[in-house]
Amino acid sequence: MPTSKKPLDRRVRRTRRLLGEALLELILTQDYDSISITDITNQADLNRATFYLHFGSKEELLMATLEERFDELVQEMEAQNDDQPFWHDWTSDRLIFEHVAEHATMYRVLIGEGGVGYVAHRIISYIAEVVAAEIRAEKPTAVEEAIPIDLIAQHVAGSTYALLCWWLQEDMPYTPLEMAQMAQKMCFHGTMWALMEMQVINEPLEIYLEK
Amino acid sequence: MPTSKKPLDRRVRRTRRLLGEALLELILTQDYDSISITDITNQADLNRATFYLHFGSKEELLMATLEERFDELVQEMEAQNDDQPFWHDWTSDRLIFEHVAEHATMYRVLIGEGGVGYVAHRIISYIAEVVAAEIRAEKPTAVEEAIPIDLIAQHVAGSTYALLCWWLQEDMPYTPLEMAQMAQKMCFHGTMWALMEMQVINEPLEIYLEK
DNA sequence: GTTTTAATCAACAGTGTGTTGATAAATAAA
DNA sequence: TTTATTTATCAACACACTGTTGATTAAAAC
Repeated sequence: MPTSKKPLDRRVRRTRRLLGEALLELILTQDYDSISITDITNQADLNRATFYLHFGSKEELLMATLEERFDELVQEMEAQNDDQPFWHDWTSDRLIFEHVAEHATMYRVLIGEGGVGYVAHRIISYIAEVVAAEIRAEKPTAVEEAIPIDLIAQHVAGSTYALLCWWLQEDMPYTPLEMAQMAQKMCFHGTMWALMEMQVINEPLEIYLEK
Repeated sequence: MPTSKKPLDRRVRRTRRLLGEALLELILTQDYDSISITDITNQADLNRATFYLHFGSKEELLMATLEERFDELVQEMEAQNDDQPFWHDWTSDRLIFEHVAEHATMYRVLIGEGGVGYVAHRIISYIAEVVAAEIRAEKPTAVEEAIPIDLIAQHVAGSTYALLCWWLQEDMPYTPLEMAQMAQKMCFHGTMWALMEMQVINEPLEIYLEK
């Protein structure tokens, strides 16, 4: 959800912009972990104390900066008045992937070793490996998948991870079983389709039974 | 994929176990960010230099420790010989959610402010907010969803995030449009089902058209 | 019982931290 | 334009953590 703010003091805007730019520039040249507040303020040509007037940590600055970029992206997405029904419309997704491709170097750093997204990425990849192995073990071999199994596994793993985080943050409002059922339902009917091509959606579910 | 290792020197096993336990204990009592190597080795009653004989950073230790837990979980999952067809079977998912519930305090820290998973979590939540808004705007209001929209949004956001990471790591082997189409396909047929209840899967897709 | 490997200890120089109070400069409000 | 408010600067501070060193002791493997 795009953040809407009141106009701030011009110096504040300038300083925050400079800090954000400095961080993104540094990210391209050195390990994220190794970047210090001192580095950032040096790069931005600002006093180190100034940093603490605006942000409490590197991560806070990074989040604020990323969210600005995201907001721009969302505006682009909203500008697209797609007359297509939304389930035939991949414009939004395409814009996201294009955006990431545009800033690939930066995003790659974020999920790389020492990056802020590294641990989450590793966890998701771990889940994905398990899922991929499961699919390969249980899938009827004759079926040719429309989407590579590794991608399907990432899809499932990402979904699972996000649901887990949501569940934790919301203080576990459902039982594990309920969550498992909902996760399973949401994922399955997507991945099954991906495995078997679209037409089967018109057939009863039981056709999947014969392996 | 569970990691299988050769038997190590007993001292090595003991040290790594102690370090892992120390980190997990500390995580429950203080901000992850604020935990230093010194803290960890103090808690584990080991010399600080010993840490560096095994791990290069806090994150490395954390990942190794988490993966051990995951491996245990996967073993549990494999032990379940489920005769159910896997698309009616939520045992694996349930085990995951139960595992997280069991260690909720720790996992909550990991995705909280200052935690290693914080930024990824925030990014996913940002995407989820956009998705939720989109669904609410475009969904036929008469339809009563089988799964809360917020959960559906998390599902889609997590999937998108994971696919983005995979795509980056694999050096973008598909075009943005191809990725968007696959992401869209995998997600849509899951979330649509979630919105409309299962029986519609037997109907042609076009019934979704009339809003 | 011998050899190999691991943990300990103290010490090191270096770097980054977060905060301080006073000062100067830029901006907003009148 | 003038006045009042807010922001950035600077230097300095005490402190904690880092990552690595070489020599020593202890434990485990063979």
